[in-house]
Formats: sequence, C-alpha cells, structure tokens
Amino acid sequence: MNAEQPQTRIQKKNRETILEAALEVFSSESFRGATLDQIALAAGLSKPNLLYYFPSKEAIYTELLSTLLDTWLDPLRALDGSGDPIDEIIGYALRKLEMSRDFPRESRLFANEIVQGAPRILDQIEGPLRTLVDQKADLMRHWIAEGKIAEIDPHHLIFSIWATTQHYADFNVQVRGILRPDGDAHFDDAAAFLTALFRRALTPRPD
Amino acid sequence: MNAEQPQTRIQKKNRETILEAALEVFSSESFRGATLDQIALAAGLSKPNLLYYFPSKEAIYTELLSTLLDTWLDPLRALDGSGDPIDEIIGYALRKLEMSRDFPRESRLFANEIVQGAPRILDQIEGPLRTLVDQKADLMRHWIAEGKIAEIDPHHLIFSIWATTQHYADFNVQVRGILRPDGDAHFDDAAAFLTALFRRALTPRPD
Amino acid sequence: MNAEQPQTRIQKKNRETILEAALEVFSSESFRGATLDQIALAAGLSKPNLLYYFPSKEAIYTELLSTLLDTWLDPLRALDGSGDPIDEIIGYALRKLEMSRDFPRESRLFANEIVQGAPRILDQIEGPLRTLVDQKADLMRHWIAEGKIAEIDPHHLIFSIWATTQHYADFNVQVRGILRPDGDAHFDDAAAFLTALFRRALTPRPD
Amino acid sequence: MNAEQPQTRIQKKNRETILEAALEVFSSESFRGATLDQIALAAGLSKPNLLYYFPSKEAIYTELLSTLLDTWLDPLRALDGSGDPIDEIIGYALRKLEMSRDFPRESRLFANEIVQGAPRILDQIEGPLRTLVDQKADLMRHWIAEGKIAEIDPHHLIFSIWATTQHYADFNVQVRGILRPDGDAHFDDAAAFLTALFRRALTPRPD
DNA sequence: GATGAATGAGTCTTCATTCAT
DNA sequence: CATGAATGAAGACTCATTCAT
Repeated sequence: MNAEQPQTRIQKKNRETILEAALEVFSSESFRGATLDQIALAAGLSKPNLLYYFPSKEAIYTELLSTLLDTWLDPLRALDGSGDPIDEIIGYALRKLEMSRDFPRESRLFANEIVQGAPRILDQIEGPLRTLVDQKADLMRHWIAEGKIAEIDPHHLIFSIWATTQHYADFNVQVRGILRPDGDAHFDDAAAFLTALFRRALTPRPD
Repeated sequence: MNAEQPQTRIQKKNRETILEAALEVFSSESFRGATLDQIALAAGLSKPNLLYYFPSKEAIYTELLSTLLDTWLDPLRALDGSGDPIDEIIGYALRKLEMSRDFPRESRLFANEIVQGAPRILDQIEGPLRTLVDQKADLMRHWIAEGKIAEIDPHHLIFSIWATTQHYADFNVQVRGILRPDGDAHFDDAAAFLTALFRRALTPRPD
Repeated sequence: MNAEQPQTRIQKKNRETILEAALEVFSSESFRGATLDQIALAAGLSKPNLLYYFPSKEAIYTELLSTLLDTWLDPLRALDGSGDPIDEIIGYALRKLEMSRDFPRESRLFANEIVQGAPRILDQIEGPLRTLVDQKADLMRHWIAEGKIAEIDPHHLIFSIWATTQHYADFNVQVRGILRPDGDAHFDDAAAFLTALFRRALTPRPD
Repeated sequence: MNAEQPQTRIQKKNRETILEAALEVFSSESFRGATLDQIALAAGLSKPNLLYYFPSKEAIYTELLSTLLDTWLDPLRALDGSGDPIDEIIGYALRKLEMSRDFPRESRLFANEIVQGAPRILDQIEGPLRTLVDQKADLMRHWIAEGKIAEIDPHHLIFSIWATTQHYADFNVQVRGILRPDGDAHFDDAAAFLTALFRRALTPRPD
C-alpha cells in the first residue's frame, strides 16, 4: 500500500520519525486540526523536510492510517476455533483492552477518522473489514449452533467488544476525569468487569 | 449558562438557527475543521451576522456544548430507585440507544470533543458529571448490597452502557459499512442485544 | 463567460481595477511568473482582497483572457465585402497596427499565452477563432475568383497581417532597441511600409 | 562567451545535455515558469548535479541564450551583395522559415524572452544586433539607390521577414489550431506565400 | 563527479474577525 | 439588524540553492 522504492537508512529513520510524530498529532487533533508545523516540531524536522519524505499532509495521514489499520485488526484475525469459544472471545476483548491501554493514540486516530465520517478509510471498512467481521460472525454462529455459547447476535457482540474496550482509549480523559485513577490502575478493574460481562453474556443457560 | 440580556423574538430565533447549523457542522467536522462559512451557509445567514449574535466561533461552540450537555445527561439523572433496579438500568441503556438513533449529531459532537482531549468541557466532566456518576454508582452499590443486582463495578457498568449505545451514533459509518442495514432497522437488533447483555450481567446468581 | 450576479458599484470598480492591474502584470510576466503580490500592489489592494473578488489567480487570468479575446477579434469580424477589397484588407492591417500601438499589453498577453502553448485558450483557437478565420478566408477566395485581388493564400495572408502588425507590440523592446525611435514615431513608417507591402501583394497583375 | 576552464569529455557532454534539456523546458515555460526539477528530469541528471555544471538556474538560461543568439543571427550575416538582391532577400526569408520549422524551440526561447521585455539580452539587442541590422539596412539602401529593389523601408522590411517567418514557430499552436495541417505540410504553402509576398514587394516598378 | 538530505524564502490560499454603512 | 468589504495571521506547498558525503 506504500513505499516501493528502496530506502536508505536515513530515509527509513526519518519516515518513521515523521509517522510517529504524525500519530501523536493526528490522534489528538483531527486531520484538519493538525498542522504540518506541529508535526515538524514533534518530529524535530523542518516543515519542507517533511514534504521531502511525503508528498503532502494528506499522504502522511493516509500512510499512517493504512499502515496501522492492518496491525489494528490482527487481534480479530487471531480469533479462531482453536480454543474454548468463550475463552477465545473474552481473550479477544482483553487483548483489545490492552491495546487501548498501550496504544491509545492509534485508537483515537481511528476514532477521529470514523466519527467524522471515515472520509479516507470508508473503502477499507466496507471491504476488508466487513469481510473479516462477517467471517468471525459466521464462526460464532457455528459455536451457537453447537451450543458452545449463548444465542446472541454476533455482529452486535463484536460491536460491543469494540465499543467497551476502545472506550478506555478514545474517551480516556472522561474516564480519568470521573475515576481519577492512579496511572493505569483502572485497567485491571475494567478487565475484571469486561471478563464478567462477557462471560455471563456468553455462557449458555439451561431454560 | 449564558445570554443574560433580554432577547427579541427574532434574536431568539436566529440564535437557535445558528446553534442548529453549528451542531450540524461541528458534529461532522471537528472544531478546527468547521468554518464559519459552513455554519453561515447552513444557517442561511451572513458570516458577520453570525458574529453579531455570538462573539466568536469559539463562543458558538462552547454555547452549543454547554446547552446540550445539560439535556444530554437527563437520562442518567432520571435513573433512580423508584423501579426495579434491573429494569431501571436496562431502561437507561435503551433510552441512550434511542438518543444515538434520534440525536446522533449531539453524540458525535461530544465524541469529537472528548476524543480530542475535551479541551473545552474538561471542567464539566471533572465537576458535575463526575458528581452525578458517583451518585448513581452509589445507588447501584446499594442495589448490590441489597442483592437486587449482581456484584459488578458500577462505574465500569456505566462506561459500558455509554460505550455500547453511543457506538451506534459515533461509529455510525462503520456500523453501516459492516451491516449495510435498511434504514435504522439494526437499532432493534441492537436493543435486543443490549437488553440481553445487560440483563445477564445484572441478574444475581446463586453461588 | 463570467460574473452573472448583480454587482455593486464597489465590486464593479474593484474588479476592473484588478483586471487592469492583472493585465499590466500578466502581459510582461507569464502566468507562472506573475505573482498575486505584484497584482495586488499594482491594484492598490491587499492580496486576500484580490481573492475576495476572484476565486484564484487562475480565475483572474482566464477572466482577463476571455474578456479581451472577444474585443481582440473585432477588427477581423469587421472585415467584410462592403468596400474595395484591397482597401478593406489594408484597413484591417492598419487597424491591427493601431492596436499594437495603443494596446500593446493585450497583444503581449496573448503572445505569452500562445508561445507557451495556449494551455488556457486552445479551445477558443480551435473553435471560434478557426471558424472566423475560415469565413474570412472564404470571403477572400471570392475576391480572388472575381479578380479583385491577386491570387494569394488567404490563410497565410491573415497570418502575415497578424505577424507583421503584432510584432510592433510583442517584440516592442527589440524594435525600439534597433530603431531607437522618438516615442511612437516609427509606427507611421510601419504603417507606410505595411500599406505598400500589402498593396503590392494584393494588386492583381496582368500576366 | 563562457567556460574558460579546460573540460573533460564527460563535462562537455553533460553541459550539452543540460543545455539541450534547458532549451526544451525554457522554450515552453518562461524563465520563471521553468523549474530545475523539470530540467534535471529532461536531462536525466540530479538537480544538484545541474548546479555542479552551472552555478545557477539563471546561468543555465543566459548561457543558453548567448550560445544560441550567435548562430541564430547567422542567416542575416550571410545576407550580402554577392547575388541577385531580390533572390538574396527572399533566400534569407526562406532560410528563416526553415529555421522556424526545424528549430522552433530556439525561436520560442527568444520570443518568450523578448515579449517579457528582454531583461537578459537587451544589451545584445541594442549592441551587436542593432549594428548588424543597420549594416544590412545600409546594404539594402544601396540596392534601392541602384534601382535593384523597390523603394521600401529596409528596417521594417527586416522586421516583416522576422515576424512572418518566426510566426510559424512562435505561434505554432495557433497556426495548427486554424489550419489543422498534416505534419509540416503547411510550411510549403507558407514558403510559396512568402516568396510571392516579398517578390512583389521588392520588384521595382516603373511609374 | 555525483547525489541524498535539508532549508529559507517565497507563493497561493483560507479563515476568523473587523470595519463601515 | 444586516451585510458587503477588507485584512492579518496562518497554513500547505514549491523551489532554487546549499551541505555533507
């Protein structure tokens, strides 16, 4: 999806520096709100030098999005039929929660993009992401049919996992404003809560 | 919270027109991304006329935020001890879900603001909102003590309700990109899903 | 081809001021070479104010071209069968020469544009201009058939009139560098020369 | 006119490559419009390498102009008293016409420069060129005195030859837009036309 | 000789805000 | 009340030129 040409060491390093700085800036300001000056400052490079490595502000942003999107979906891809279904799903939720703790900027980058209508990754959503989600929903439907998990709408289950976990990254300031936690301490409580929430939701009941 | 002077009918109407237009624009573009031109166009007024009613772009935005925040929290305020605890909580979730369906712009306005660090409503969050949430958490802790709902962290429960319901407004394009729903049809499924999710989570179990 | 909206007096005046300044600048610097700063300075307006009246530098330039092109071709349109053919053609040449003397900037504006490949008026050339020229060439062919002017290629005759007359505007500095004329004195010599040149070329001979 | 240092073969070749590329670019974009990137691309060299061979963009341009100006005037220098005066002059015109066909970029390079006020070759025009033209005008005046050509203003005759012949290079797109010729076919018609035009203009008449 | 890297000085354009009427 | 006119400040992007290797 990018950068075919061979790169020198300096190029590689500077491109990474720029993308790191861009992540910092774009995740807290939206695309329109971010300025090249901010990114240049964060990267410790001059503004024209930024544009020596990337053709435009837009190019930096889309490169960032497409680079991250791929790894962003890895946890969902890893969800498969190899283990206990309930453990698998809860494990997925906990992995997502860890990502909200460890990579909140990435989460907010996508949140910003999607809240504003996903003008630059709608294709990715309607294509690859949709396909992936449908696949995993099918897998869950199998589990339901086999009686291994409760009967529950798989798509909305996935949405609820995304929503509840990413909330701790995207609405970070709100969570902190209310809980006033000590560092990341509240993430353990969140993990316990989500584990309980989804275990109860997924455990089949005799009726 | 504002506008102390007496207002003529025209003034009142125009202020409302402007705020409605501002909601439209600010909710899909962030504060920095929105322009007075867009708002003026949406309001059908001239740009200087906007600034006759509000001192600045910032003033329009903050007025909008504070006006809406109040009504935005009404459903939570309405949560009280008068009914069956589980029904109360699920009712709250469903009311929030309705708001995501009927007032998605308001939801996205706050989402944008908070994702970007809530630079203009942090005070509201750390003050009134925090107090309100703590109150309701106390209420829930009572219910838990009385054995009326399962033992579950009240704060994270509230977060999970916010997250799962607002998701349908804030991440609207993603939900639609994946489900390709017919109009708002998927909201019924979401309601059923969330009802089940929270009922199971809240129903006390014998151990 | 432009400006449909009603204009206030100030708008009209300022648009004209800008176009006049733009003519001054674009005729001596090419499109790329001209800057909005130069035009703004020449117009006595601020740079953003220029862009209040015209959406872009390009818009100023194309408005100028299309406004002028029309009147620029008037002399050729006026060439008709009403008078003595030879007098008509020589009259046309002399009128063009006058225009080179009185409106050299307009001539150079088109010269610049065409020398650089006419990127913005090629359509006008291949459409309306071509049609007009073909019409007048037909008229001349009639005159030839009637024995009223010598047998000569009408298209190349028109080219030679354009070339010899516009030369005094477009290559003005060269002409002046060589002749070192007193003011516009050399235009009379040019008129006499061209009159003789074309009279001899057009007068039918007995063979 | 430049380059005093001894040059290696590579240097010579590269300088020529650069000048050839510069001719290509400068003749269709004006000085300001052309970029070193375009020239570097056309030359197949890196931008800094260009500036290894020439001190600046300006230096490339002026070198090009002065190198070409010399050979550009050769046809006029060749005009002398050795043959039949009318044939000499017509021959000169036809040679100029050939140059417009075979070296249109050189013609447009000078056209661009002169239309824009000849900021870089005014000295050449007012010095050597003026002297040369005056010389040839004297020669023609001799011919007129001897009754060998018609009484006609020599300077304006020279201008008209330049104008009519260079027109086919400088206004190439216009000529082609109107005639829609097959390749260079129209140059033969132009040659015939100009031969007739100048023969009639120059042939002495009995009155 | 050659080139990747870097930048200061522009250049067009946008936009919130002010002014005058 | 309302708006046409105007602008300072900022922002994205360009480009000739320099530097270091």
